[in-house]
Amino acid sequence: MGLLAVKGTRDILPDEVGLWQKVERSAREVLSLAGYREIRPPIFEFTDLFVRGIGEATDVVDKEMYSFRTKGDDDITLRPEGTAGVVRSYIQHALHAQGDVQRLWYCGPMFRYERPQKGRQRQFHQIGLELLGTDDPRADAEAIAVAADTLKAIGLANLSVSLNSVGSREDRQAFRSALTTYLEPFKNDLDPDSQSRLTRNPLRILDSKVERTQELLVNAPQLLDTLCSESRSRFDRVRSQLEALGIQYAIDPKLVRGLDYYTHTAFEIQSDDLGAQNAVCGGGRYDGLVSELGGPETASVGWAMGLERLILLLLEKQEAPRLPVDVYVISKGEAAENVALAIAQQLRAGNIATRMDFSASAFKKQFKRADRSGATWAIIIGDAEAESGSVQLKHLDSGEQTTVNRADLVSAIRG
RNA sequence: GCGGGCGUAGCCAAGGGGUUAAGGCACUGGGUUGUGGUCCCAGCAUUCGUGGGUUCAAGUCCCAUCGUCCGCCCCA
Repeated sequence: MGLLAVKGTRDILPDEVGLWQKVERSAREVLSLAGYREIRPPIFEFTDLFVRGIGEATDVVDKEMYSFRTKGDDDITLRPEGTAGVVRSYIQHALHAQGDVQRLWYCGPMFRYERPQKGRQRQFHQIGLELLGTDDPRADAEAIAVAADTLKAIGLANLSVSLNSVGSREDRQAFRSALTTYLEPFKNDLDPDSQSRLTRNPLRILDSKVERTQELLVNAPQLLDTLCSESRSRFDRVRSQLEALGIQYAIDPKLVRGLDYYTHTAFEIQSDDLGAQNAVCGGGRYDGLVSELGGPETASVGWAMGLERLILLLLEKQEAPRLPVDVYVISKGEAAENVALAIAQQLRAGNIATRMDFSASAFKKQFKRADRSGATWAIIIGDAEAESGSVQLKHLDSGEQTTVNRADLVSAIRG
């Protein structure tokens, strides 16, 4: 095999594209019902945006970005996530001047140089939501509720919401040193990854999957316990809002996001049916990001969901829809073949989906293809019809067949 | 970046050293007149991801390489 799609990318073929459209349509409906408007930032940005936004010590920036230098000597990166670009756009166009709060959503491909596996590709697609300009705990709850509504509209159930608070920057600083102090004596018992994180990014040790490391963490200080009273009550208010909305969630004190910009609320929505990549949606609050990137202080919350993972779940449920073709045009003989396309166009102009058979093979063969096409009607044009100006209209389910004048075709099919 | 599994037609596959590479789906043609969904017949891999090696003999064994899948890491 010579030419193949690049590793970690794949084609979404016509048989599958209906599912994608359904997912996108459902999401768009839910989001606009909640007052969110679509924004379409570019697919690549200056590398610096992601380095400053996501954080230098994160894996995404450290080893997963598609970065390159252009002919004009600009350092460019294919976006590995959506929030940084939306925030850059928000600042550049002073969207904060258009009202106190901006409700935005986006959809499109993201790029990360990772080893592909189930639910993980190098080019993947996300739908994301950003609610900028408020630190009201109800905003956090709204974001989570809209995520849940979106997943529900798509037709997914059996998902679980995990919730945590990573506190303010100060809280995290305090927790970070408490955790480091606690773990320091056990340093040699930690797995190698966790050892190197001890100085670089100790919070990440919490969600290590190494058993021994998890044992050591049993008596470690808890992030939630070190929150200042203000962060604590903020978290409680988010929780009571969710409870008022009847949204089930589980507190996961070890849930830490891999992107540095998160503060306070962090959440994830998971499925048990996805193997190792079980998060279908993840997000949280990022109060410091806008100012970090040069904009005004802007408290914000947002999330993103991975479309490939949603599609995987829908495929398991075998919900692939198929678009019906209403009419299949069969013709044989030179004169008949010459009028067939004109009749197809006439039907399309009358808003009737129409396909035609170009094969000029035996009627029997053309009927077979008509049957397999899933069409409900067949139109048959032979020498006799070409001469008379009428056609045969056959209902493929009932087998009933009538002679119809060309001029009356559209109304005959409409019934 | 690390670990493991797997590559036989468009798809699902059998074959595990002995020479015409099963079978099924799909596709194409036919079963004499212009009618489908069933049925019957025929066709459809000079070759087993690729390159080397071992052997009288390799789809079958060995090495390399590429691809793919799953896991680690990380994330959606």
